[in-house]
Amino acid sequence: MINITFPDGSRREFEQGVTALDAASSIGSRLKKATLAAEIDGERRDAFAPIGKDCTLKLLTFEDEGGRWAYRHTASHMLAQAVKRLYPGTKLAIGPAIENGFYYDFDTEHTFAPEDLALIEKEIEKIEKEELAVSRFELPREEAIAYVEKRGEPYKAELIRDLPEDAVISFYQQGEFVDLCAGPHADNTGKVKNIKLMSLAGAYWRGSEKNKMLQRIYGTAFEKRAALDEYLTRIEEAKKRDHRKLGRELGLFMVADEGPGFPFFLPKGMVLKNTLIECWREAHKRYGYVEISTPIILSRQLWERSGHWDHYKNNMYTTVIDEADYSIKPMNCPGGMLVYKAEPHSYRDLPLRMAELGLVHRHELSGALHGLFRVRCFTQDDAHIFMTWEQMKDEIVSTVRLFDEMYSLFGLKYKIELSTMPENHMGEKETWDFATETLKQAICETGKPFEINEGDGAFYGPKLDFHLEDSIGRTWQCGTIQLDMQMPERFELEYIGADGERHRPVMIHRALFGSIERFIGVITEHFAGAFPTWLAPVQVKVLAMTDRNQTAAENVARELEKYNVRVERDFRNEKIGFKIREAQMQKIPYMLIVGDKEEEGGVVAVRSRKKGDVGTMPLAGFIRQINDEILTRARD
RNA sequence: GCCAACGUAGCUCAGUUGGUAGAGCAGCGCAUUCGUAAUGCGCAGGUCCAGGGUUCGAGUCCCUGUGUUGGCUCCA
Repeated sequence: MINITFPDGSRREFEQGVTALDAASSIGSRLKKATLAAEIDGERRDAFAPIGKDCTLKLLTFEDEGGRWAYRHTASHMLAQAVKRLYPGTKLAIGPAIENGFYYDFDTEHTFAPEDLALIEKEIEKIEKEELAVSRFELPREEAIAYVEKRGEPYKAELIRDLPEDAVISFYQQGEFVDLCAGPHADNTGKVKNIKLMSLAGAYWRGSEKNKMLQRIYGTAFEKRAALDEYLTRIEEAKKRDHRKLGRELGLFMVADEGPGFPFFLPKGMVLKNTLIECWREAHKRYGYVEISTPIILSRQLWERSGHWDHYKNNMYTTVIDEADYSIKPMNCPGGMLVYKAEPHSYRDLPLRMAELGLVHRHELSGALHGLFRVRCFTQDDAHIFMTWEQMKDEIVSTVRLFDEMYSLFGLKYKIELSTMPENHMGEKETWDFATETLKQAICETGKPFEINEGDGAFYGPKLDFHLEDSIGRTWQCGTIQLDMQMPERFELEYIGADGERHRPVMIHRALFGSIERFIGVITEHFAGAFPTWLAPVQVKVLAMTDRNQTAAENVARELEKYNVRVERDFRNEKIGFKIREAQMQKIPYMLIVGDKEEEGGVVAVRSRKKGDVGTMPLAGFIRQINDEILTRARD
């Protein structure tokens, strides 16, 4: 017999090997509604897990993450069960719970159409009403393989064959449906409600493009109806702030069929871009950078020397000039190397921080293109820092500080990821280890949390990636700090040390926004198009009440322009409500309304896009106020 | 690149079982001169993504290409 302690402190004796589920449900109604992963001595386990010794036991409820995981995983099994019923002969691949729901991959002759989803949802509802008990059983390896093969599931057989020798091979069954699965699960399909199928997609078996493309159905499920509705509303809200939609509505940028993946910046988008760059230049000046610009087209020999011709050729656009091969640059570094090499350097020059807003072109797969988030032509806010090994750590620390300062300016949250040596790397493992260790130390010094992404570094060195979070919670890799141990070697960079000898510098390759274009996409969604005043393409719209007030309104506009405020005029013969509506939809921070009353009183009526009508004030007062807001780069 | 869906006026979208196109908004004109999110009337606007095919006849059906969207893969 063993003793199990429950969350309320109560204790009971059970036979050895009792399942967590049985143990918990035996103590009555308090836990009856609970589902279904279990926490045994603080460790998350399957609710069907047999318990062999004294322990504390808590069943994770729907509200707990573990329960939600089990809940959605069971929903994914119900989806598979429904599909098997409706389309017999369908082969099952995998169907996990994921962050916002679950999916299941199928291999079937039938091509799913959007209409099918409603049909499948109905069948899932039936399965829920049938209240099928979920049970678990285990089979030895060979039997398990024979079992799934008999059931016509070759993908499952492949999965079992790849499991480690000593793995426990478990199956979960609900009604006629059986699936290879480690669990945990809800104990009854009747408990899993509010399942909604979201979308169809293709997905390669085991994520490799060499394998067959399967059909994936995405869905989500929530314990409470209200939570599902809230989630669906959130998706709708996110759609409203899609930067592609806002980009068109606000006249920021466009992408034409004539140039897939090559964005056009419109006048207002250009103001935004230039303002951003101005801010960037100012910060880099403070952090001791110089700025350069290198050519867009450079010879094949250069790309061979840098290693890009070997490692990156598939993504490079090439051209021929006077019968010689050239490439349009996909990265700025080789050009930067040439600048460094153009003159000799002393240790006194280091660290040398050389920034470049470089326009790069990369041939991205057509299916990967996405507004400004993924394009084929973008401006990298690049910089190369040449330094000694001793200076490396401090340089990284200061770079992380610069990044933090800039991201905070926009109120953006970010995550840092450390990527280590990949398979196709260049250079010695010892150098890699040293560089990776230095990166780790530097980031620890800044006190920022980070995650490690094994084997995801660039071929020339380990890197720190900064992932910014957008409005829907998607993360986008923007900033990056990459140690480059290869370029200085390949280009034979040197500096003369205090000892009078030649030494090889080490290099950091870094980008803060990553891509100006992507960053603009991210902040467009982040602010839902309502940019802070300092960034807004139009900061003030001057509205004349009637034709009589045009001259006075024009004077107001000119006065604002004297102070470099970005002004737009609306002197049209329209009702004031209509003009306000348009300015409001354009998300212009301030509207100044000039009518007879304002003219008489020598004031302007101020309307803020956020607070609405804020009353009248003298123009000079408004200018002082907005100037302060712009200079401090305030967020509203 | 792969899987799927889609492509009709500047934008958002209708367009029945094939019988050569419509609405709202935007634009332009006229009237109106108005007080904090839509004044009224009128006019104009389309190689129905492109190219083939089926048909007496194609926006509608088929094929190919292209672009977009959602994913996969890849990535700033």
